[in-house]
Amino acid sequence: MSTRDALLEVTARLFADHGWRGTTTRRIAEAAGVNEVTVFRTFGSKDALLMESIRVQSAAAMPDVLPAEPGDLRSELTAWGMAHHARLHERRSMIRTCLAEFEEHPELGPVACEGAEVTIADSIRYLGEARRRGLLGPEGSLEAATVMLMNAIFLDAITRDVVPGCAPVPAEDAVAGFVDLTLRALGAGVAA
Amino acid sequence: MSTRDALLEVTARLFADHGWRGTTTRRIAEAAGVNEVTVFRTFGSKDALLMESIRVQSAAAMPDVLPAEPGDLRSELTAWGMAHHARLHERRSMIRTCLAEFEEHPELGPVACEGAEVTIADSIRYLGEARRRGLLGPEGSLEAATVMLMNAIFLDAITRDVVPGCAPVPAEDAVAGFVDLTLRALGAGVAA
DNA sequence: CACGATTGCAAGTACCTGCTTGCATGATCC
DNA sequence: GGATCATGCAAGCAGGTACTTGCAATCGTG
Repeated sequence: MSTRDALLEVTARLFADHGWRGTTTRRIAEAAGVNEVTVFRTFGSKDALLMESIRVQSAAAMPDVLPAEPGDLRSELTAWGMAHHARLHERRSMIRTCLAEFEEHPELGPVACEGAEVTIADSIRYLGEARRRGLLGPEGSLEAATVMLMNAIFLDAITRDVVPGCAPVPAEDAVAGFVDLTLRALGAGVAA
Repeated sequence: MSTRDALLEVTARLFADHGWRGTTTRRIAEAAGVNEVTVFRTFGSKDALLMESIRVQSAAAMPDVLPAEPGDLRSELTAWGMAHHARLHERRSMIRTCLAEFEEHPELGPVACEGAEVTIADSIRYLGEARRRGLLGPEGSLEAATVMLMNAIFLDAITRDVVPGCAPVPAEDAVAGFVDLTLRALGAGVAA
């Protein structure tokens, strides 16, 4: 791996754990097994390295997509929710830090969450198709249901280790519960 | 206001905006209109001041409670959701910072979110009473519904200004939508 | 009035911060 | 084999960090 890639990788990890200020160029160099001067020769400044590191990290996360044609809603939504939850849980430190750091570095708002919109759109598309096929009842906002389900999964994934008392249920059960309620709200049982 | 209280107040604000490292004793003293030495004479150390400041700030937030006896579920839940959303939105900077800072200061995990559990319990109590009175259908987990609703409201409240693209709906509509889906999921319409 | 507590002020300590400079070393390429 | 390039190393800069010390001024209370 090139020096550049090594620096980007350790910087992302340090940033997730220690924030912008806590990620010092000395620590980055030491963690990458590289002289501190190399950091500045490669990226020019600490800020440039951090921005690039977060950008690369975010771009590498692939979105979770639902099947093109809805079949068994419960199993498909549950599998999708679990995968989404797992992906968010892996990146929870980075996400939490970005949320806080947004106060002082608003420029990383767009870069950090560009994937969410496409996932929301895909879920709405999926539920819309399901309704068209009669797998869902005619009532209940699909947009609100998508946002509510994704919000619930997102928050559980990034706060699970912080406040265990507030989420005593295992992650799988939590996701399954959210999916069950979403399907009930959209009249999945009634139509089937 | 005493010097001590002034320090606690500005420290909480600075912490919410700049994090633990970014909240320097110089800034605290300057913002409070006090000499820096007074900070150390009053609290001993920066860490002690920050912990006390966050503790006081969290303890001051009163929980939102639902009516003792459920009447009109939709209006009561919506009013409660709006109030809860507004309260979280006010404290969003502090909450986001605490979530990120938990990595380096795990000790503030319990102190920062002690209020959530009682609110969850109150909501479950309310929905249970509603079901007992036949205002809700017999199916659907009340615990999961409570957590899902609160998660959705919580995340919307603390990320609304960060990722406006992900939540283009006004807060009132978002909360109303979440409440509507929750009631649908628990069979409020059916039973009524 | 005197005493004690609170605070301000100036200075200083030891360490960390981002960043720079000058020079040596090794590999790579023509 | 010589030139170029990436990198390491040692040192240093100016400024910030938490925190301390000593001393003077203020103020309420006895």
